[in-house]
Formats: sequence, C-alpha cells, structure tokens
Amino acid sequence: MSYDFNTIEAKWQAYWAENGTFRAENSSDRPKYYVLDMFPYPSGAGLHVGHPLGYIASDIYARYKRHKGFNVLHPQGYDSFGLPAEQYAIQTGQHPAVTTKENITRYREQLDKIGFSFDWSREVKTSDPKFYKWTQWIFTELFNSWYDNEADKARSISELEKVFSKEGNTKVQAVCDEDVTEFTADDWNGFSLKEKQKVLLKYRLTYLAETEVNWCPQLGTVLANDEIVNGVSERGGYPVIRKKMTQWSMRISAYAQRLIDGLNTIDWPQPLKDSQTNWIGRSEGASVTFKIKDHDEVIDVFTTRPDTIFGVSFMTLAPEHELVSKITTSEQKSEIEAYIEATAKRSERDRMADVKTISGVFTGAYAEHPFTKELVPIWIGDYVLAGYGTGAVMAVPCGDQRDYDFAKHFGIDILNIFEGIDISEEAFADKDNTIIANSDFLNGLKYKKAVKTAIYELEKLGQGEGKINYRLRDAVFSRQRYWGEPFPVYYVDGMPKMIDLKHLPIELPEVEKYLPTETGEPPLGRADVWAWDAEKNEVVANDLINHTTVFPLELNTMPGWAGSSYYFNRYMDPNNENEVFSQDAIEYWKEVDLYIGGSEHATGHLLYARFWQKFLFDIGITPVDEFAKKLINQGMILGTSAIVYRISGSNKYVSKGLKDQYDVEELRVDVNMINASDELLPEDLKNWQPQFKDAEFELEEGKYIVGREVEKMSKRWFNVVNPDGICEQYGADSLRLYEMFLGPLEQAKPWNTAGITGVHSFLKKLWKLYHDGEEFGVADTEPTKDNLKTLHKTIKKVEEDIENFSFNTSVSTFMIAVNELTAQKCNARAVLEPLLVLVSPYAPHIAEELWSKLGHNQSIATATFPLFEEKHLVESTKQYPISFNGKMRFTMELSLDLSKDDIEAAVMAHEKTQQQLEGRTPKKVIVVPGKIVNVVG
RNA sequence: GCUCAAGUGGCGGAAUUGGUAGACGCGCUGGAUUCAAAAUCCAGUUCUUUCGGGAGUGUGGGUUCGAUUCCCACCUUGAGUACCA
Repeated sequence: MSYDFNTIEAKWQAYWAENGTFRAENSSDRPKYYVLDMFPYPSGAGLHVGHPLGYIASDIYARYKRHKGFNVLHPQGYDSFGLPAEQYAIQTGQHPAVTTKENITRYREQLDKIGFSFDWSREVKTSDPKFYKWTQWIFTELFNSWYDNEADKARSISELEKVFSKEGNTKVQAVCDEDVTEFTADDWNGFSLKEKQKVLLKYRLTYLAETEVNWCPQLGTVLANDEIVNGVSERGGYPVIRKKMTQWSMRISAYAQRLIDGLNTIDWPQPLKDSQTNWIGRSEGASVTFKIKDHDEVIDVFTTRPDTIFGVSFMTLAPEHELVSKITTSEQKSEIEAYIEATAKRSERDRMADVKTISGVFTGAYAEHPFTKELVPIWIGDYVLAGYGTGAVMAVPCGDQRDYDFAKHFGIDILNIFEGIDISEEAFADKDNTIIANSDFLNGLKYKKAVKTAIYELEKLGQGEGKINYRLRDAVFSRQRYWGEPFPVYYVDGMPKMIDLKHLPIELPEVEKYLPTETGEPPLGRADVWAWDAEKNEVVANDLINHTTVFPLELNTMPGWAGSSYYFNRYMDPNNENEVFSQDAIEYWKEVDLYIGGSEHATGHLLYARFWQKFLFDIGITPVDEFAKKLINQGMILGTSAIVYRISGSNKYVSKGLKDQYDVEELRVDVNMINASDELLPEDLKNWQPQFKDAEFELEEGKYIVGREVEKMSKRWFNVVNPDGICEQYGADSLRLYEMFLGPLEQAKPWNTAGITGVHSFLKKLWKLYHDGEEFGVADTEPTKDNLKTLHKTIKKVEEDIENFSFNTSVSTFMIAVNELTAQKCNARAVLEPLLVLVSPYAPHIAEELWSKLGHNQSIATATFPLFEEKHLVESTKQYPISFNGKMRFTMELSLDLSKDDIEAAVMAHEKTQQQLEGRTPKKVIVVPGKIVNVVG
C-alpha cells in the first residue's frame, strides 16, 4: 500500500470539518491558549506559497499546544474591506461585495487544502454588517470619551460636561485640540447647545476637525501617514499632496506615552518595538514663548535644546503656520505669498527628494528674545514642518546644522555659545561634550544642568516650560471611498450626532457608480437612500431631507484599519448580537497568546490595534490593555525568477553559460517549467507562449540552463508558485514541512520548488516505517535501546524546537529519526505511536491516517505529547574525542554513565594520553555528558 | 544621516550557559537496480595537499587550554525611518 497523499488528505480534511475537531469552547478545565494569524485581505490573485508560511507556523504551534493539554483558540477570518475590490468595482461595475465574496471562496478552498486546524465556526469578515456593527459601536464609544491626563485614562464625555458646568475647563487636565480657550462654569452654562457641542468636539477621542491631510488625487481619498511610502501612496504608488479638509480624526496622540510604556510588557520583536518607538517619537525639551514686536500674538516653539537659547539669532515658521499672514509686513507680503504658493504646489515627494536646497523668506517681523530682549528676525522656510511640534523653531545656527546652513545662506548672524568650539565650518550638535558660554546665567554649565536652569528661568518669566513632544499625529479616520464601514453619524445643524447602538449597523447603501459625485462628494453621496430619519430611527431617502426630522448622514467611510483594530477580541465571541463580546468570553480568553504576522504592519495595524485595546480597557470591557502577549514576524518568501537570454533582434535563445558571447536581452519565464538543475526543456518554452513557438536554442552540453534571480513573488516576474499545485503534486503535508524546512521563520528566504523532494521522500519513508511490504504492520514487541534512544532524542529536540519556534530544525530531526529507525528495522508500536504525535503538528494528514490504522478512533489531535525520559539517552556508548592543550586530538571509547572520576581515570590510563602528557599530570579533565572530553595539561 | 538586524560550502541552512564547524536537505559525482526513464537504494561532496598534513565561520585585534559563539574596532549586505527642531 503506497503513500497516496491526495486521498488521505481529502479524507482527513473532510473528517475534521464534519467532526468539528478544532472547535474551541469558551470554558474548559484545561488552561487556555490563543494562537492568532493576521487575517488576510482576500485579493483576486489568490494565495501563493508565501502567504501560508505564518499560518503553517501558527498551526503547528496550535496543534502542539493541544497535544500539551491546552484549550486552544485558533480562528481565522478576512479583512475584507479595502481598496483593490473598490478599484476593480470602478473599472468593471461589479459590486465590491460580489468580488469579495468570490475571493473569499477561493481563499477558503486554498486554505482548506493545506489542512489548517482553524475553528471556522468563529470566522469573521470585517465587511459583514454583523461585524461592522461593532466597529461602528466602538466609534461611538470613542466619540463619547475624552482623555483625562490626571487619571491617565479615557473617561466618559458626560463626566466632562459635569465638570464644565461646575468649574469650567481651567482645572481640567485633558488631551484636547490646541485652540481650546479657557472658560468658567458660568461661561459654559451660558453656551448654546451648539456651542457646547463645538467645545466638546475638541475633547472627544474621535473628533471632526479641519486638518492638513495627505490627499491622493488618483485614488480620490486621503491617506494616513503609514499608508504613504517614500512620498507616494502605498497602494498604486501615486503622488500625495497636502490639502486642508474636514475629517474625522482619532486622538491616538493621547495614548502616545502608554503606547511606548506598554512595549515593555509584551514579548514582541525588538526591531518592531523600535520602529513603534521611533514612530511615536518622544522627545524631551521645552516649549518657549517668543513675543512678537508690535503684535499681540506670540510664537510658541518646541526645542530639545533650551540650553542654547542664547544662541538664537532668528526664528523660522513653517510656510503653513497660521501666524504668517498676520505678521508679514506689507513690503514682504508679495514675496511671502509667492513662496507659500510655491511650497503648497510641491508634492510630498518633491519636497523629500530635494532636501538640500535651502529656501525661505523674511516676513519683515521681529520676535523678542525672552532673556536678552533683543529683536530676532522671523523667517519662513520649508525646512520647518507644519506637522511637527508647533510648526515653528527658534533657530540656533551654532548648534543645529539646518539652522546653520539657513543662516549662512541668508547671511544671518551666527552666535557662538560654546566654549572653545570652532563653528566657522559647521554647527556643533554634540550636546554632551561642551560647556555653555556667552549665555548670561548659563555660562560655565554643562548640557544637563544648563537645560534645567534654562527651563527654570523660562518658567519664572512665564515664557516657557519643560515639555515632552511626540512625533505621533492624530490619525485621520475618514476615507472618501465606498468599500469601507459607514460612520454611524448624522448631522444636525452641522454638528455630528451618533446613532444609538440599537439602530446599528448602518449598512452600506447601494450606489450606481463607485466614484465621487460630480460635486466632489464621496461615493456615498450617490446613494438615493442615505439620510437619517431621527424620529423613525432609520435610513431613508436623501431627497426627504427636511432638516427637522430627517438629516444628512456622514458620506465618508472608515479606513482599512478600523475593523482590524479589535477583530482579535471578536473571535472570542463572534456571533454575539448584543455585545461586541461577552464579559465571560473575554475574561476567559483575555488576550492573544501568540500572534504571527508580517512586520510591514509595525506602524499601522499593530499600533492602531494597541491603541483601541487600551481604549477598550479604559472603558472597562477588556481585562488587559495589550492585546497580544507574544508576536512573531514571519519573513517573506521570495520568488526565484528564471531568466532566458535572447540574442538581440532574433528569436534565438542561448544557455546561461554562453550569454556573454552575445548581445542578449533577459526575459523572465515561468519558473514552474524549470527543473532542479536550472534546466529548461526547449519544448516547454515553445508551448508556453506563442512568441516562443518558433524559438531556436543554443544549448550547452545538450541542456538549456536558465539564469536565476531572487525577487519578490509576483505575476509580472512569472515566479509565482501556487500552493494548490504543490498540494496536488506532493501533498499538503509536504508543503507544510517544506515551508518550515526552508529556513528560520523570521527570515526572508527564496522559494525553490526543486528542494521539496527532500521532505517528500521523508514522508514516504515515514509511511514505509509503518508498513511491512504492502501491509500495514507494527508489532507489540519491546523496543530496543537504540529505538528508545532515537525516539527520546527526537522528543527532546522537537519539543525544544517548537517552544523556540525553530520549526526548520525539527524537520531535520524527523528525517534523522526516520532514517535511524529504518536502519534499526524498528516496528515497535511503543516507538512508532509516540513518533506520530511528534510529527502530527507538522504533517497532520499522514499522522491521522497512520494513527487510525494503529486502531485509534479519536483524532490524533486529542493525543498527549510524549514524555521525554533522559535515561534513554545516556545508556549507550559513543566515541569521544579528547583534545590536549587544544592541539592534539584523539578519540577513545567512554561510557556515558561513568562518573567523572571514572572518566578521568580512564583518560589517565589511556596509552596515547600518557604519551602526550609525558609524565605531567593534567590540570583538569572536562567532561560534558554526551558531548566531549577535554584534557588540559 | 539615524535606528535595527545579519555575514558559515555551489545553494537553503545546522551548531551559541564557549567544547569534534558544516547536521539535515537541495545540487553535483560515482555505483546498484532498469531494455530505458522516473522512482528507490548505497558511497562521496568546505578548500588545499607532495596524502604526512595544512587552512578555514566577512576583516583586524583581544579574553581563553579551547571562540562560529564573548569583548573592541572596521568592512559589507539587508530592513525600517528620514529636514523631528
């Protein structure tokens, strides 16, 4: 009976589905363990072999944990809102929901073939109204909250209203918009309802504000900072410009410090933590207020170097700074306006590409130095970013290279405030190795002391204070798209109102086209039925809007990261219609124990999800404020493209070794035609595409050898390998083993189908081990010592490997075990049965098949992981090398269960050792059981 | 520029409380089996050699009886980020 993997795999996949083998219960006597993958966006292209890498790793771990006696939650779902389906809809008119459904079906088929132990009864889809009902609900909760800096947590907005009506806002320590003005309780109580709403909006954790956004004209939508890569959109690579728009934002900045602090409590990769820390960008310094000559307004700046305040010789504002128009003198007006216009036109990308050119314009206005009271000119320049700090800097040319370059370029004074430092060529930015000079009360002080003193003096003047600044900006939450969650928001008199939970979800309306309207409104503006009847509490036709009972609904939709920011909690109780999840469920599962996914989400999904989790914790519905205890980033699997060389201007192709003799063009061809020795059969190429039909070939040694190039797996390089094909040809177990065998989980590595024969022949050998000729057969005989040694060596190694996520090395361990047991002609049930349990997380189908043949009628998933016993390893002899003085080496037979003294005596008695020692006594004999004996003279 | 990670055969990679470097697999070479191929099995495969050996884990130092592993400096590659005041 041969190893018929196709039949076996189909059989067990059906069995698992029918029996609900991997269904997790929300309560158990066993300890819980939650293993999660980052859920996929179901794209039209389907899965390639790179996608399941992380899923296989997490599946191995989940299956292992079940063998170890845990109640394991291992769910899967789809992040099914997104741009590609919508772009496709725009081109074809096909409803994104239809495309998405088809893609999900395809994904599911592909996933099922690989034999994952997902609990599909818990599947979630972010585009499913049953799911996004809760995305909308969380949005309303954020709207109804503010951040209390004193309690360091989010609190209900109704509590804030009570405080305002009692004592105004002067004592409130809240994270809020910059432009909040002070008011008393009497002021507050005198405000109209609309005025109150306007004020509260400045405090809410999700708020509506006119902000500078990253606008992508080609995509017709705004983008978050993490959706822009190198100044162009992540999707499509289109240019991005700055634009002012009224948008919903999330006050993630309120959580900046907790997002940094929380990193210490979780086991995530250091590079990922570093990139989040960088992204949040905490810097300590001071805010300093500069008065402006002949104006009431002041300029606030943030600086990390208050110690250099006496080096200030000018100030620079970002061109977009709101004070620019107010302070510019009439003589300078035209020049300033021209400059502002020129900067606004430049795209993010141009600005980034051109960081060397120094540009700026003098406003004509002067600021007053807080200590010297001297006047310093106020400039604008695009090296100052509107989005960082206050969008204004106090320029200290001697201590900052950019200020220095600017000053040199425009002939502004450069004051030297560093003792014994030459600044004639460049600025001196090293803060640790200097003493301040020419700085009044700061003279003679070192950096740290000078900073403290400067802040103290500024506070005394009332013109500054110590401040911590974060680079992290609030996240824009509106997208001018169709295929996203609608906001549960309608507008009364221009002010947003939330729709109550009992009327959620607000479902996406049907539209004729998925493009913005002719008047520039988002696609939802095209919906006939898209207004809120506040009396009937339902969505009605938007032509009914009368502004007394029927109101316009928000036309934007939420960004892609909305649903993915809490889906991991929803898996705990996915079908709950009354709550996002029950308290029983979340108290039981608490958080994700192991999360596996790509590092590209470091500053997007993984940051937003941590933010929402902290918010949900603050409002008391999650028991922990970090959602994933441990996280592993799996590396990308790259494609190995195949290249043929065509002699220019002909249809003749030369083998790789001959290409240098000709003028050749490189063409990529389908990698699936290439064999293990990089050989391409000319016939295959001729049949592949019409253009090669009449191709001629120049071979080397009768073969056509292709060139190889490792690059991203992509259709356009013809280097995509599909898991379905592999499963058909070698089986899912081979695919699973090979994906792990390729290399360490975290590393990027190229795929090369040729190598899969190695793991495939391992499976065949494993199969043979349980068969005597054609017949299945194991014996109830006593295992030999060697049998047990092999088994226990394997148990130990595999257990260690899985715990350390070194799945690649355990595949090797299995191969060695099977080779050894085959050589030992082992057919003892006592060895072969536990061996299957070890193998089953990696190759579950073959394990189930052999397990059932062994007479078990329960899935192997319920079997207990075998117990390792040390004694089986030490009861044998081995050759040990002995080295003397690190130079002379020879070996001798030693039994491992000898005592240290015995070994020492044996070494001393050894003839060769005695020769080497020449009568001297060795200082020590080092014995490492199972490893080596070393004699030191 | 800044931050981080990594450098081991033809290739993917093993070995780190410091102890026989190159496990395991691919590829390659030879052999068995076969009419032949595939498949399977066996042997070999870091380099070098006058067959005694010698060299060897990016480079140069250091600690140690002993270093791929620890320390210092440098080089290279990859990733992230970038006018962050």
